[in-house]
Amino acid sequence: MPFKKNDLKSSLINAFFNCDLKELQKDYCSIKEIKVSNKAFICHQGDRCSDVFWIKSGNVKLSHITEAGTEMTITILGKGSVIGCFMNNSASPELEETVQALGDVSFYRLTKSDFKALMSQQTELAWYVFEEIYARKQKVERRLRTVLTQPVESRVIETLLELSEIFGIKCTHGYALEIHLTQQEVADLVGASRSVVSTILNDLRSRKMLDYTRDQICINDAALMNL
Amino acid sequence: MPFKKNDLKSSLINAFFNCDLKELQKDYCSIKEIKVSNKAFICHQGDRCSDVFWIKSGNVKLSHITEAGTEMTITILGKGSVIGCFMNNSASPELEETVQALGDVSFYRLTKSDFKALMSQQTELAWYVFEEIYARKQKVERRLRTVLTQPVESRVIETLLELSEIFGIKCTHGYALEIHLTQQEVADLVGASRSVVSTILNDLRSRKMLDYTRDQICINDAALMNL
DNA sequence: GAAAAAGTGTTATGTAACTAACAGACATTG
DNA sequence: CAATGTCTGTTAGTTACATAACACTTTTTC
Repeated sequence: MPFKKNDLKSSLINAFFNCDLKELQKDYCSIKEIKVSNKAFICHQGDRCSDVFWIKSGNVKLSHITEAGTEMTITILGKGSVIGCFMNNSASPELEETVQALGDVSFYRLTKSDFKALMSQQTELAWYVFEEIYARKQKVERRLRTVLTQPVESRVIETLLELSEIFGIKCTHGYALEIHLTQQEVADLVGASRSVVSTILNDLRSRKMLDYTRDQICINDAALMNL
Repeated sequence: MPFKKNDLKSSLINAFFNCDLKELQKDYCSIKEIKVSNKAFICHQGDRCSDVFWIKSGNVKLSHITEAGTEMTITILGKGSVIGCFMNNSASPELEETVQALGDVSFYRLTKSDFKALMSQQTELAWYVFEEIYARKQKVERRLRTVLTQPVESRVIETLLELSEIFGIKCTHGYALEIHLTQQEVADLVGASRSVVSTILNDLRSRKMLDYTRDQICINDAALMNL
């Protein structure tokens, strides 16, 4: 029976997303719900946009193209995540990353000032948002640490385990990832070259830590957990 | 005449730190001001502590010791920064990093619940805190990007320029850093080995991009800016 | 269903950066 | 002021990983 680990989420944010949008629009007129499907771009790096995007359902990929032209995936975000440019210092709010839908995504879009007003009126919700951003910060810091100290193999394993938290559905030997990923995409997530990731995946497969075909990865989480 | 770039700060946070502590204690009884001097530890990685630390003045260094025993510096924080463990999910709030004073530091310490109450009552302040955390998240992401794409030399330069924003005092050829840093400490900040940093610093010195003695670094920011 | 495109597996080669080591400069202690 | 400890500069050896390249398989396109 398929069961996703993160089906349990703060009931607070569920309550917010379940409340009537029309009611919200009375106080925050810019708010609207937008639905997009797989691979659609929600916003692009470099866009001058001060709106706030708030994921209601589904998952998105945050990525960044470096000057050298290489794409790097920063993270994958899901329900409750807030995306936007909140720096008030610079006059030009320029997005630092591209946001792309992974599967069907529904999100709220509203102006920064409406968002700010909402935050100041719904303080419990504001606290949720604060915790969410803080958790993301911690996650990036953890990632930075592993990039600086762990070899690619460990990072691949860590990445797969993280993916299983989001996309994993229980199967016979562990979790099957409910998302199609090419080796290049895995490499972008890990921050490594495709060829090395390919060899590592093969090696892990031969060691029965995981299995995969061109369209699905199935990981043996128990085996991967103990390195 | 010495002039620090970041003397200008949000007046909001100044107003908060200037208001009478006794008044604050009426509503948030756990809040207290603590003053420590150079190198004092404010908290340690692994501490089970759910209090919030809020820098009132001075700068602190956030660092983390990896399992391998190598210290890595995550970032340097200054006035207005909030430190604590905000994850509500895990029952055990364990700090992921060590916080150490760089020079004299004064900070507020309060319980998480008092902090939360304060945030919900002073929404403008809450927004400031939100922006501050978001900015930190963006900064870590930027750092992750440079670690994955830039060679050590660029990262050294970037780090020095960032340090000049915090500790730089204008001098004849650029900025003198008002902080004592050993090469090892610079290396920890950059995320590289000391020997490589040493050679790079020497090289930059010979190219007149900077100068240093054992107790001070003076950088030619104009020259460094254009790579 | 032939041709083009996309993805995978593997290897050969190059290199940036790490580790380790040591000598010299400077600083701190008894 | 020896003696010990800390910091710097440099080197030699090692290595993990990137790049590039290619053959092969699968998928998409027209």
